[in-house]
Amino acid sequence: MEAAVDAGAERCSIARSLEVLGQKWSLLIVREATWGRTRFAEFRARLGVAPDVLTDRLGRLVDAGILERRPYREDGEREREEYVLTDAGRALLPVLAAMSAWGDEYRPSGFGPAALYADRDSGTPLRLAFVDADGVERDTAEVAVVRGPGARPLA
Amino acid sequence: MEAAVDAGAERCSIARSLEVLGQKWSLLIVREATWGRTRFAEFRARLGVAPDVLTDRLGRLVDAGILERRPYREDGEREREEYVLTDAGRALLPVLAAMSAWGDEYRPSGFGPAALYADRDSGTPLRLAFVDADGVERDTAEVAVVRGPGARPLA
DNA sequence: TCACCTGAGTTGGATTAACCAAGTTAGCAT
DNA sequence: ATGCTAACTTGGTTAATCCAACTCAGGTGA
Repeated sequence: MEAAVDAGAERCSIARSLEVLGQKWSLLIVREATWGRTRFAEFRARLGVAPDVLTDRLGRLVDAGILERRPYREDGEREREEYVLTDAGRALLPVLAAMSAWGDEYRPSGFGPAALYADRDSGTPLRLAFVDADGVERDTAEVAVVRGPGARPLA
Repeated sequence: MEAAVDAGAERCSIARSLEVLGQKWSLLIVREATWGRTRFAEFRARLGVAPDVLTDRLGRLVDAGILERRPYREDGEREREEYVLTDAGRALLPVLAAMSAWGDEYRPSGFGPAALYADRDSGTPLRLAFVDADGVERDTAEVAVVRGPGARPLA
């Protein structure tokens, strides 16, 4: 799986996102990172991912600017590095929220949502929605996909 | 890549979504479907995906209720089947929009966005955002991830 | 000084998935 | 009956993932 796809990545921003996020484990690592996990062993234990694959994915996420290495030291231990989300990584929250909402709706578990999104300060529950330029919500069913400036000229 | 992951799929809705969307090509096939492509040969030509893999992915997307098979007939041809988005498939639009927005922001091409989202009737441009219960937009930077009812009890 | 501990990785070999070119199939047309 | 088309299969190669075992760096305690 070279990166994740060629598929018009030059022009398609979804394909470009998938180049870095589309490989197995990548998005789950980001999900774990949003839960505050930072260390190799934590990712490994939580996800059950093979260590060589984890090494590769963490490296790619760092290269893509989604995670960054930060030195840490537990007392009595030598200095090691952990992985923390960058701004670009935190900007993936809508991707995770969208996946989460879809999974809850169309592939429900018996448990209810494991993660919810809320205002950092007030705790008010938040959800993802399409909004217009004024920030007013629109129903997803009313949304159409249209060609943007970067679309390939019609043949 | 068995499905896409075990990684707590039972409780994590992101993992459950990735079971069906996390394999190579799956999300790109859905993207093509939102652009109105429906046929095996179209997906194949657009994406450059191997035919055996495409067969597998289309089958899984149908099984997951994201696409459905619909018979069609070109005149002078025999009846064949094409693949169209279901409601569950159209409900993936936020996932695509989120990926798209992130890719445009953090992995820009020289071309600008290939796809935009707009009100179906008025053509007003729309974007994805977090909103509160009243449909009022909140800045993504203010959003926190919190444990929901389906979260695993703390150890 | 030196054996020992910890956590982040490597390494080698087996399994599974993706790739590719070539072939198959069903039904309509000539 | 022969050819055509578009949706697939098949067989063999290449690449990615998995897994268990091992390395490595540096700090500890004896």
